[in-house]
Amino acid sequence: MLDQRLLRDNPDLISQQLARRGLQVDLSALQQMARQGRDLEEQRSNLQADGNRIGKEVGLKIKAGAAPNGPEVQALRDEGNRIKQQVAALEEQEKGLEAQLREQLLTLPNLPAAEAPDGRDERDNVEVKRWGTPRTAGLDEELEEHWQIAERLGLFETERSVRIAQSRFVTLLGQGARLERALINFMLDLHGGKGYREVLPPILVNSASLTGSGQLPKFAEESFRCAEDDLWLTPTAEVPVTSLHRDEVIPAEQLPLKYVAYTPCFRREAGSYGRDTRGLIRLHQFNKVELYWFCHPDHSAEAHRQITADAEAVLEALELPYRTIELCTGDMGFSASRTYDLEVWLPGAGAYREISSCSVCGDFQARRSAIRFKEGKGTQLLHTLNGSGLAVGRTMAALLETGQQRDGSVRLPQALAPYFGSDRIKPSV
RNA sequence: GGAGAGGUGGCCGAGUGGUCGAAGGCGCAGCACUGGAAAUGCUGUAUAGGGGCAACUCUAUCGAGGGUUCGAAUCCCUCCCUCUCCGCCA
Repeated sequence: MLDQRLLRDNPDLISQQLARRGLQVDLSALQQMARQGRDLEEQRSNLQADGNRIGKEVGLKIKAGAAPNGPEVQALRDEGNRIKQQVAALEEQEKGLEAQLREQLLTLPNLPAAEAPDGRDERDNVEVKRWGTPRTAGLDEELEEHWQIAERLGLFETERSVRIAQSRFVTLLGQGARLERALINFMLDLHGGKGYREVLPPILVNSASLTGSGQLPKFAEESFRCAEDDLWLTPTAEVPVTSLHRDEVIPAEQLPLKYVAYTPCFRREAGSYGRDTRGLIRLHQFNKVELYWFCHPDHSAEAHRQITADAEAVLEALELPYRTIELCTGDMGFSASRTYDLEVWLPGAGAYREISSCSVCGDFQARRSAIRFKEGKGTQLLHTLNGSGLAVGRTMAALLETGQQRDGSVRLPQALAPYFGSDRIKPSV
């Protein structure tokens, strides 16, 4: 959420920055509301001060011997009642206005960082790094896509998953299930060794949590909801981890707080009919290991580089070629002020595919979630960052396509062998 | 799910209608004392919003929301949460 003071004092700055995201908004009405809200608050609190004074006077008079029902006290009572009515009326206006303003503000995305490259859509994203040598098909070979490999090796069931749930769900089996588990453990251990505290949060989250991290109110159609309970299936661990510290004040010396969370993630994928219908790329339920930082505003830029590097380290440890791109202002997510995407090379598909998104959100989520830190006297909002480290299903896809062998087996990176129990997936006999 | 108890500041804990944002203690910070420390003493020590260059000041907040009252931490209602016992359950 954006700062109300900024809205009151400098709405043009907000409009300018939102324009960089391709958003044309006229904030004059909102500014008006914010100012009116402040005026109402001033009137109301002055009246309340009057009321408080009268209340005290009554007490003093009675203590001094005035008759509790005498005319002197009665006059004060009448005055008190009159003020009470006025306050109630003002309060109602104020609340209505505030709710309306907040509702509007919650729909506005974060302002892009000054450093974020301007652009309209993904075509304007900027590649900042390439790592590894992408595998391409030799003259006499054909590279399979991961779902072909997985099907051949019996790693998952898609048809039967429809029976269990519906399309876009997958059931991992045998070595497939084992590989998924190995990857989760591998990633958790890798990050845990770098100072990330492991957290296994609830994956049903309430709407306050979704609002706090930015998924609500705008993206309600992207999440699954348990209608009877004000609970939703979390679309990313970013949601519960943000709310881990919602409404808290954290001592500055404890920052940064770094968490690594494994959770299943659930997304409706509305509007993506027909895309990535096969395999592990786009599912309603997938596993993800998420990195999350709560940090001091002065250090968030450096933290962003670090969290990205920590995500990249997973791909490097798994010997998966990738590139890092910086998203342009038009392609960034709602809560982000700056984002690096990691795209892994999928040899079978012959393309780079997003496997991690590392964003710094500035104080955007912190303001929505009221997460502050205390340094010296006052408190201020801290900064939050999140990054996938990594999407597990897509990692498996990349490993299958990258490690595929002519004999039909899949060779796995050495780093994974202790977790998987072998450095190779062989066709089951 | 049933029965009971309870939710007060960073923590413990007092406060059952009046000047209470809230005694006392602990903790923490500063100062004094000390060669240094401990002990001791003094002072300070919540959050949010508004106004003010500032000192400062106004309002709100004692789980949340509503009500009674001139006035509510204190009385009433609803909800949430925690604890104990019973039931159920992985």
